[in-house]
Order: sequence, then C-alpha cells, then structure tokens
Amino acid sequence: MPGRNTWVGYGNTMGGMIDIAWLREHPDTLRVALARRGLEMDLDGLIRLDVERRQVRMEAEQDRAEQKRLGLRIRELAGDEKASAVAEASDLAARYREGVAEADRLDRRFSVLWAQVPNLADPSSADGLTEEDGVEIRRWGEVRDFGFPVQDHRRLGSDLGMIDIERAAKVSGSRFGYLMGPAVRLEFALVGMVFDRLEGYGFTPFVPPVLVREEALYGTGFFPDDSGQVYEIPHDGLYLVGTSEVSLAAYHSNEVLDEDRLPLRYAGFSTCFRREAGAHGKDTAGIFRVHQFDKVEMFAFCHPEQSQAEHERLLAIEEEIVQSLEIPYRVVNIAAGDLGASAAKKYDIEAWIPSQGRYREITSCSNTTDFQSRRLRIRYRTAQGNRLVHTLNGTAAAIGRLLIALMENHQQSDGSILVPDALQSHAGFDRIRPPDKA
RNA sequence: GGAGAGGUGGCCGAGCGGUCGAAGGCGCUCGCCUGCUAAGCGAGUAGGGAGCUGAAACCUCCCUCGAGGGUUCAAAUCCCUCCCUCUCCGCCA
Repeated sequence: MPGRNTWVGYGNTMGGMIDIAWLREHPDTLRVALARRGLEMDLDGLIRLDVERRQVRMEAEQDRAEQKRLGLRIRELAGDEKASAVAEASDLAARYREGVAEADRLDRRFSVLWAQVPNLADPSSADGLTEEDGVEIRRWGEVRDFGFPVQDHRRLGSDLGMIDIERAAKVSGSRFGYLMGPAVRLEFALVGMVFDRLEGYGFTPFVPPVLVREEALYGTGFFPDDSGQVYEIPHDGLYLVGTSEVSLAAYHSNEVLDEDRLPLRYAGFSTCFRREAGAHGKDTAGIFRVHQFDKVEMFAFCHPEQSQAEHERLLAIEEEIVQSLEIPYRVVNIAAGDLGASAAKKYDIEAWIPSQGRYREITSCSNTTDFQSRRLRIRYRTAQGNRLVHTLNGTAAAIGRLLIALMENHQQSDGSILVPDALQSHAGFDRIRPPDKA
C-alpha cells in the first residue's frame, strides 16, 4: 500500500495549480490566461513573495549545514573546545529554527494565494465569462411534437408514484425528494446499463467513500473556491462529496503509477451531496436541483499527451449513453470564465426538457490536465523521472436529471411513460403506467 | 467503545542517540558469463525542495524513516499529540 495521503496544503511549495516555474518564467502568459477567466491577481507581488521565501529558506539551510558540520566534530572534542563548539552549534541551531519558521510563514502566505489560482484554460475552450458564452457545438435527436399538453417531471412523478417532493420537504426540508416505485427500478436499470457499457470500455466500477477528508477536496480543487457548496461533518472532520470525482481522484494520491498501465479508467457510483448555496429560487420545482442525488461518474488518469483525446472519448461515451436513451440533446463547450477552478476545458451535455422548452445540463465532462494531479501528487514513472499524470472526469449518468429527461421526453398522451429499448431489459418493464390504469 | 501490537525505500525486513537516507533480501535496470533455458558474477536502483546551468546532466546543500510538535550540539532511534493498520473482546447494518 502506498503511504497515507500527506497533502501538505498550506505551506507546501507545490500546493498551487500550475507549475510554479510557470509563474517565474511566463508571468505574462499566466496574466493573459487569468484574464480569459475574468480574473486579476497581483502576480508581481506573488513573484516577489516567491523570490523572498526561497531566499529566506536558502539562508536558513546554510546555517543548518554549518551546524551539522560542527555537530559532527563535537564528539571528538573535549573540555573547553567542546563547550564552545556546543555553544556555537546551539547558536546556529537557534538561527536555523528562526529562519525556517520565517520561511514557513512566507510559504504559507504564498500557498494561500497560489491555491486560489485556477487551472489555465485550454485555448480551445470557448471565450467569455458566463454560462451564456458557452458555444453549442452540436445537436442530436429530434424534439418531439407532442400534440398534447406536456407534463413536467414533478407532475408525472407524483401521478405515476415515482417522486414525492412534499413528504421529502416534511422530513428533510427543501430540495430533497423521495424516489420510489418505478423510479427506483429505473435508477438501478440506468446504473446497470451504464456499468455494462463502461466495463466494455475498460472502466473499473467503484463504489467509493462519500465522506472524505479536507485533503481530497483541496486536491481536487473544490477547496478553497467552492467550499460553500460542501456539507461538513465537523465532529469528525469529514466532508460529504458533491461527486465521486473527489474520492476517485484522491484514490491514487501520493502514488507513482506505471506508465504502461495508463490510462486508468474508473467508474464510480455514489450519492452526491450539494448545499446549493446561492441557488435560492433557482430550479425550485421537483428534483432538478436537489441536495442529494446518485450518479455514475467516469474518471481517468492518463498520460499528458493523451488527455485531449481522452476528453473527447469521455464525451463520446456520454453522448452514446444519452443517445441510447433517446433523449434529444446538445453539446456545449463551456466558456473559459465559466469553468471551475480545476478544469482547463469542459463540455456539458444539455438534454431537452420539454416542460421548460429548453436544453438543461445533464452531464459535464472536464479535462483538469495536471491541476488535480499536482495537488494530489499523482505521477507516473518514466526513464527521465516522475511526471504528473493528467486527470479527467465526466458524468456517465446523473440519476435525477436523467430521470427527468426520460420521463418528460418519453411521456405519452395517456399519462404513461415509455421506457427506451436500451433500458427495458435492465428495468424489466417497457412502460410506466399510472397506478389506477395499470 | 475496552485491551494489546505496529506503521522504515517498488516490496519484505534490520536498525532503537552521532559518517543511517538507512544492513540484508526480493524485484527492477545495465553489463559480463554460460552454445538455449535456469542458475551465476559485477554495478546501479527512494521522493521532494533550493543552489549551480541558456536548459539539462553532473555537482553542492536542505527536508522526508505515518503526520505534527518537543528534548538535544546531534533523533528513524527519547518524550507528547494526532492519524492509520492489525489482533482479541463488546456492540452492530
């Protein structure tokens, strides 16, 4: 077993995003990259701080070297000679301690700032700062001409005995739902179908922990920026993951992987927990935006030169899954300024939601390049030394939103819902009928 | 929850105050040898940071023997706190 995760976080010279050498050598490139994301930072100040912390540490280390040289001679000395040597060594030791303490302080200051710097946006990610700036790159499927008044998933869910929001509010508050009856069978059918497919593509299925330590969240880039979205269990110092991306990425933290075993492809099924802070009044109906949902997530560790291809591959798998469910969708290249901290490039699949008359996000697929692997220290071995891997993640099946898309797109005039072919054998039924008409 | 035992390099495993970043073994790499194979022989083989460099290599220094503190001129070795693993008992989905 590899050693425990010893993420160093604050005070760690590696705790930032991109290679620190980038800051030193290409500050202007970094400045431009930040501007693409609509960010401004005091890079000159950061560079000065970087120079200072290295200088201070170097001087302290020189004291330390001197002290060690002297210490080695001490045991050969005696009497006054020994006493004065001990005194001098003691003095050097004290100076060293002070110097290191100062260097640590500077490192912490540096790292706090550095940890806030997001990944560089890929040149091919869309320009712009907001959700609206995302560029649609293709559409698939035909939006049905229903010919009858469409019901939203909430109405369908309650009519068909699949979703209960009211009682969830009684028990847990807003933004929760009970899935029941056919919805549960559909969930497990989806999970089964998706795992079948993913195993065929070389993914190993996982059920990862959903409670993780702080290190895993810093390592994946959810901390410090998105800490407000994360549920905390203060008593135990643990956090509930918003996606199994967190526990899958951290799975290999502090490890050196064999180059010829790359890429490693994992698929995690887990419940996901999100506080949805700041989303007041947004998507309040039904289970579109809830605090808890289940999801199958793809995750890949790959060679840096392969990550762009891997990204396209993940997207293709996502599309294939949505296509097999016969849900019309479009693919959006997310704007640079709308990317999370960790992503260099991100594609969303948006499914057509008939009741809303628009496309809504049901999957998200990111290339996080070496942002997470640097923080989590995940490398691969080469003849020239160890290099950082690239990591990617993509939604294979976000159950709640997929259920919405399935229910609404496949609803019939009699109030029933047709189950797509691809799901029937897993579900064990081909249509969901209202209880009274069953 | 109670009682014990432990955490050392890719792995196993010694060391228990000073040339120990670490014996020995396994594995791996390179070379030699053996008409194949097996065996044998020799050498090398942890990670990170800083300095040097146009950039590397080399070289020098510092840090890391689960993590963080402490004692000491000096700590893998002594002390404290925490984390983790294992065994037994209890409880339990």
